[in-house]
Order: sequence, then C-alpha cells, then structure tokens
Amino acid sequence: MAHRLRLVTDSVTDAIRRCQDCPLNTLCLDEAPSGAVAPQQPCLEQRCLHLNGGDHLFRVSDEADQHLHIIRSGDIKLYQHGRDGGQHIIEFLGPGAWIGLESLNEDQRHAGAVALTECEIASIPYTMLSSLLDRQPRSAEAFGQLLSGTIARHQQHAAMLRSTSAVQRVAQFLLHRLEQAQGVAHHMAKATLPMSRQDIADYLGLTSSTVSRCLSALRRRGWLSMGQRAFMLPGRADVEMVAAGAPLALDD
Amino acid sequence: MAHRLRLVTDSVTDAIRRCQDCPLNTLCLDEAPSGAVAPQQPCLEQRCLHLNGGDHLFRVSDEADQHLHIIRSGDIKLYQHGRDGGQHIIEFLGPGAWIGLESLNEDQRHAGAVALTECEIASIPYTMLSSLLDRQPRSAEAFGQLLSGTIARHQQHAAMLRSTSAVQRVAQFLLHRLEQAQGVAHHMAKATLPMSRQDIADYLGLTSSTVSRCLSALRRRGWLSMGQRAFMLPGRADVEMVAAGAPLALDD
DNA sequence: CGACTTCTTGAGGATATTCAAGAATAGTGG
DNA sequence: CCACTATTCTTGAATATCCTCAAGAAGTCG
Repeated sequence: MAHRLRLVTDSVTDAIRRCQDCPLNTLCLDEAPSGAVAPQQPCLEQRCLHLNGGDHLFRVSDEADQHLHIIRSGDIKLYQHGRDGGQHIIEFLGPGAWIGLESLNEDQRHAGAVALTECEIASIPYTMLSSLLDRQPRSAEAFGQLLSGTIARHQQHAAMLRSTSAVQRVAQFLLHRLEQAQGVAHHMAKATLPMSRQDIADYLGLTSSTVSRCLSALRRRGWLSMGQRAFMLPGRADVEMVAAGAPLALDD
Repeated sequence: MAHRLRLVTDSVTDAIRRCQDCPLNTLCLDEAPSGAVAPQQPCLEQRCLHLNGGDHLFRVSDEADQHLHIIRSGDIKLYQHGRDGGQHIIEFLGPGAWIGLESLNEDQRHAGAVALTECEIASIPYTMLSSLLDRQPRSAEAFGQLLSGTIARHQQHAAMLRSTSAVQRVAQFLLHRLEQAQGVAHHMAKATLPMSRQDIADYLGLTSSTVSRCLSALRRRGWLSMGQRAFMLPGRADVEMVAAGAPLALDD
C-alpha cells in the first residue's frame, strides 16, 4: 500500500471532542454524550489518512476492504474504465462526502478513487458502523437517508447526461458545483474546479475541446469568470437559463 | 388512489408457504422456519397489488408512503421530468426488482413509476422491513448489498449515457436487457422490449428516430431479429463489438 | 373494418467531434 | 529564482453524427 502515505491513528483522548469532530456525528443521534460524562468506548474508532494529489485511495478491481471513507478535506474523483478504453468519471466528491457506499459487502471495487488535491480521509470499518446502526435505530434511519440520497444524486447525474446540448451540460455542471460549495459555506459565490478539462469532459460525456469551447462562450458573455482553479458566475441567472435549455451559440 | 385498482390482502394462512413465496426470502436468513414449526407471526406482512399497463404505482411529487415495492411479475418504468419538458427514464425494472429504495425516509417521490405491462406488485411498509433488519443482522447485510447494487447499477447506466455513439448505446441497451433476462432463466436467448421507442430514446438520451435507425441497422446486418415485443441477437459477438465502440454506419 | 397511435425512413440542417497547431500552465533541476 | 520541458488548455477548420421535420407504413384498439 505505497499510496497510503501517512497512516495516523487519531490520538484525541477526550471522547466528547472526538464526537464533535466526528464526521459521523449526524449518525450518532441517540447515544451522543450530552456534555458531562465521556463514554469509555468511543462510538467509532477512526483512522485518518492523508493523500497527495494523484494518489489512489483504491483502484478498480482492488479487493473491497470493507471500510467506509469520509472526506474531511480535499477533493476526490471516482472513476471507471469505459468499454472503449476511455475513462468515465462517476462523481467528484468534496468535504463531507462518503466513499464506498457502492461496495458494501461486495468483494471487489468496481470503481477507482483518486485524490485531485491533498486530502484528509477518515476511514471506519463497515462492521463498526454496522454495530452502531444495530444499537441506534435512528442512526440506521439517517444511514438509510444517506444511501437514498446517493441513489437520488446518481439519478440527477444521469438526467444531466441526457441533456442534449453541450453548453447545457456544462452550465448545469457549474451550477451544481456552486450549489455544493454554498452548502458548506452559505453566501459563498465562488467554487473550485480541481479537476482537469478532460475529467470534466469524461464526467459530462463530451470531449475536452467542447468543454473548453463552452467555458469560453460563457466567459465571452461575461457570465463566467475564472481564475486558476476557482470560478464565479456573475451572470448566474443567465447560466441558469442555459442550463434549463436556452439556446446559446458557441461562436460569437 | 384511483390508480390502485385491486388491493388484495394475501390470504395464505400457512406461514411456511408464505415464506417460500415471499420475495423477501433472500433477506429472511436467520429466522426462516426450517420446515417443521410455523411461526405465529409472519416475517413480513405483504399486500399484493395489481396494475394494468399504463397505471401509475406512484407519481412524481406524490408524498412518499414509506412502502417498498417488489415486482412479482410485469415491467415498470421509473421516470423523471426533464428540465426541458421531456421525460427522462431512470430505469426499466422487471420481476424481482425493488422499487422505492431511493425514497427511504424522504418526504416526496422524486420519480414516477408506471406499469408498462400488467403487473403484480408486493408492497411492504418500510417500518416492517426496518424491524426485520434490527432483529436479523444478516438481513441488514443483504439489504446493504441491495442498496449497493442499486448504486452500482446507476453508475453503469451513467457510463452507458457517456458512450458517444448512438449505435453503441443501443447495442449496450440490448445486451443489458438480454443479460437481465438470462439472469432469471439461464440459456434464455431472447428478451423483451415492453417499452416504446420513445421510452428507449428517453432512457438513452437519444430521439426515437435515432433508436429506430440503429435497430434497423443492426437488423439489416442480421445481428438482431425482432418480433413484436421480443428480440434475439444472432450476432451477439458483433453487437458486443459495437457496444465496445466499433464503428458502424447507420445507412448501408 | 376504420381511426388512432406508434414506428420507420428520407432529406436537410445544426451541433459536436476529430485533427492539429499555438498558447498557457505546471513541474523540474540548475 | 529562473529557464526548460512536458503537460494541459484554447482555438480553428473540416468532417461525421445526430436531430428536426415530415410523410408513409405498420401496428393497436375499439
């Protein structure tokens, strides 16, 4: 496992602090310490691992290690190998996202996960989560929602891929990125694009040339302003029109 | 609920027979009756409902009724309304498939479900499944696999939509249909197409004209033979080549 | 059998891809 | 810190593909 560069066992002894920092705290509903007494046994043992950009968390056809991962910081891309040799991006995942829900009780990974930037990843064995869910019915409920949400997200993505026009897909992608960033910090008007154009193309079912052209077209109109890895949408209303299907010529 | 035409409460009194017929028997691992004694309480109360072709099981924006459905017989399509007004098909579901996994603990359906043919649907309240899962750890495991499998299936569908060529998508669709039919009955060389061309188009992100053209192209080459609602793939190897990205001219 | 819908097929036009070359960026070592 | 190289990004022109519009054929249902 040369790609797991730093394996740090969390050494926080204060169990309360541990729960507050815990990315699982949305699941720890019933037996969360209410403040005074620290439980002897922490809800879930976590290990934290560090990835540099380009490092793999796991690869396609790796044996599934029955762990779930939660992104503390950084961005991850989930990909598959297309039948034609090209790479298909399943999803871009940011802080707070869960990884591995699609491989519960499976033998093999059917997707690979690569870090796009430096990442901090919390990992827990599925057995531990499982016993938590047994103990806490409301956690099981929350976990069910998590899985439902993942399925719903994939359905949305599929809907995006069926949008006929290229600009339409790109516009939807940008808006989605922005909304996601705003979910973390409200009133945030900018979002990042840590992935390459080729990655975006593989995600949207286009070529990198076309993605470039679409971005240029939006920029020319002043609706999109881009720095190195961040972008803003000054003409957000217009971009939303495009995402909804309004026609837009690529050449000016 | 005018669309639920016939609501039949299962009147089988023999609990053992009930378990054997139960579509959930893959989940009833631990406390399944081993043959002799019939348990007083059946694992899961089921209701069976009947739909005619065109009837809705539920519609988009219906309140989620917290029930899960399993298809006993027939075919169902799951759809959403696209942003541009058109219909987007999420998935075609056949016998054995579960419906409603994407709405666990959600308030509202974000998809509609329509019967394509006559259907027998078994329904169970989610609370009952939930208590079963609490009692039976191994059921929870199987259920987790079910959810994982659903997520994985959506990822595959998304991969299909990213295939650039139209014939490629159609070929993949036909092969997928065939594999699914073979999963039920092995050595079955034919599968059904209970949906309209428009539905296929909405599923693949194409127009019905293009779907027709692609099917005709495959038929002209003798790789596909179609009856009314069933088809076979005499040139399956060739169709697999097309699905993998081999070029194929639509006009001969 | 007749009216309806769905399916097939044609021709023309719009859109994305391919191929390619130049510009910008990132990464490396002096 | 800067120069050099390699990769990624942008943009152009030509081609291929798919969509639109439309009309005729086939199938479905009363």
